[in-house]
Amino acid sequence: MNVTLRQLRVFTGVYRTRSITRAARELGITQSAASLLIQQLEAQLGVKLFDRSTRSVQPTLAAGEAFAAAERMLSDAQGLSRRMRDLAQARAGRVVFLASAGTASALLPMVLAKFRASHPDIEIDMRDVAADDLVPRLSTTDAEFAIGSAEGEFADMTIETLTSGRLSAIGRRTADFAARRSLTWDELAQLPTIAMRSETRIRMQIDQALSAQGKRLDPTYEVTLINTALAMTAQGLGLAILPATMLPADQFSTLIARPLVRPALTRPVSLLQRQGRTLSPAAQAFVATARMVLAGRTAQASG
Amino acid sequence: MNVTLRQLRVFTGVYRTRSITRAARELGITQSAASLLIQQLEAQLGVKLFDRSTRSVQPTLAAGEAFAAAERMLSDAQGLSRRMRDLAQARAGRVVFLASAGTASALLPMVLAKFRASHPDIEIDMRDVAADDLVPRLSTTDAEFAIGSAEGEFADMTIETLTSGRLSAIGRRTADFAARRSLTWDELAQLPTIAMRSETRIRMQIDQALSAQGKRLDPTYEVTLINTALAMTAQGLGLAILPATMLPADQFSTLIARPLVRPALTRPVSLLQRQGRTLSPAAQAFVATARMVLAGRTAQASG
DNA sequence: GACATTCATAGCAAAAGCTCATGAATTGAT
DNA sequence: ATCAATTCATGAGCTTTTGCTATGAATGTC
Repeated sequence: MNVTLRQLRVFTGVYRTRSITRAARELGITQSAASLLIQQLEAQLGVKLFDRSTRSVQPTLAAGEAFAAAERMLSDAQGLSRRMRDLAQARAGRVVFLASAGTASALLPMVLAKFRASHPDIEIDMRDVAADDLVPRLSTTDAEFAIGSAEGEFADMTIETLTSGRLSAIGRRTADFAARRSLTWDELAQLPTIAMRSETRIRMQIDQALSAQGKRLDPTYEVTLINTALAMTAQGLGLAILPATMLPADQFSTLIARPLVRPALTRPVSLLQRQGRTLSPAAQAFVATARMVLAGRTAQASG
Repeated sequence: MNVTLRQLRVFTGVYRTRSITRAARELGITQSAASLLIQQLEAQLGVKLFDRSTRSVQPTLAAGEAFAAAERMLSDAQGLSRRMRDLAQARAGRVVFLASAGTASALLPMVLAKFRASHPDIEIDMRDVAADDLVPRLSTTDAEFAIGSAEGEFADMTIETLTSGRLSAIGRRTADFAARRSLTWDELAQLPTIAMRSETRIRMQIDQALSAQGKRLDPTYEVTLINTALAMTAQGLGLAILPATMLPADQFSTLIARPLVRPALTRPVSLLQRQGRTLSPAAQAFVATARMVLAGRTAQASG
């Protein structure tokens, strides 16, 4: 057999109180059990730890040394328990995840804000990544999950759609524009438009879908960052061609989105997880927040 | 129940090997036992530690954190065991003891030398103390035992005589002196003598014994340190009046001791221990060495 | 000298731990 | 595609450990 923490607990108790009886009481066991545990410990260490008579319990020199080590181990044990409990309750920890660039800039800030409010001590490591890299990176890095637009099936991956936004024209709330329920892609040809560069995923999806119908988007401006497009739109330079989800209502209160139809295109925002891997409690909490916030957002956008 | 080292041992094994089966083999238990222990640990910490399928055992993030703590505790446990074993075998440790000034300077150096040869890693803390302080200091300080001349009975003290020396005249090995078997105290009156100061214990014993017989020692020189007396004797300044045991043969090869008689006085060198207190293994080893060396010395002095 | 306190030990009951046997899932080979 | 092999989980049964109660021995107190 080997030394046990139980023995050490009794040992430190006896060392401190100089009494087996008192230590036993502290630990909620009987004196005889404590006595036995001390004897076991002595036997296992091969050292006399206490000079005991019926009247006194004097620690030996060896006990003094052992005490320090024992205390350390016990406090480590307690620290471990506490730390794990904190992790379990998502009161501590770290969430490492991937986000596609668009999601990271437009959608996740509000999730982050909400999450930080409810879980102030959790460290967040959001890594923004090109949409194409989402899946490969998730398999190889230590990120626990990924949020972004990924479609299709992937081996060893779970995909769950958190929200999806219809491809929309985003413009200033003018009487004209606000009156529209939707716009067709064809109508856009007449108007100044701001779209994402053709290297971006959003744009590729648009171009593919349109060309399948023999159509083509000919934007007035092409930009890389979603925020740039929105800022330009707010300045009245044109309509931004983006999923409705990408419009942060709180940041651009003057802008509204109107779905584009013929064809109607939707762009999902998905949660990717590695199959068979449990998320850390902190990550679970974060994902829950994301689901909540984004679900709310879908309702908003559609209403 | 609480976390046990047993669980942690299995845990670290599984963490390292990424396999319950392999870890179980390493620890010499069955796979099912290991599986159970991991489940227990998870339950107690409230955290999932491994994502297990029949094919793989992947540590979670929490496991990574727990691993560090677990390893530390286990290595502490091992360190504790090893350290205690070393202490038990007197391969490590520290001996704290008291020695009366005379013993410390004349008798113990050779004990120390011998002990150091056989137990090189044991630290020695010898505290020299006035003979009167021997007993009071032993009760109050952390010294484990004391060596010196103490006579009588003391509460809670064990006294064991290690050796005893007859009060002798110590002088240079001249033909005259060497021829003598002994000297009487009366004869000393005619000769130049070097004695300890009257505050010292040795001197007090002498004065007391002689005055009981209506005699009196009238030394030519009085000194405080035994070594001084011997050095003076070696210079031919007179005969040193000391217990024969106080003559270190190796240091003063020119000197010899001849017992004083009428009355013949002996001065014990004793080992004092606190009753009911176990000596540390290191101290036991030291005491054993002292017994051996000093017993040998008695034989030498008497032969 | 009676009393109270404290540690040790023995007997017994309860709990925990381990092994064996078996089942389910998954991988790799034929 | 089926079969064999590997791996983890689970349940039954046995062994060991643990803890409690009761009692004894020693020691200090009034």
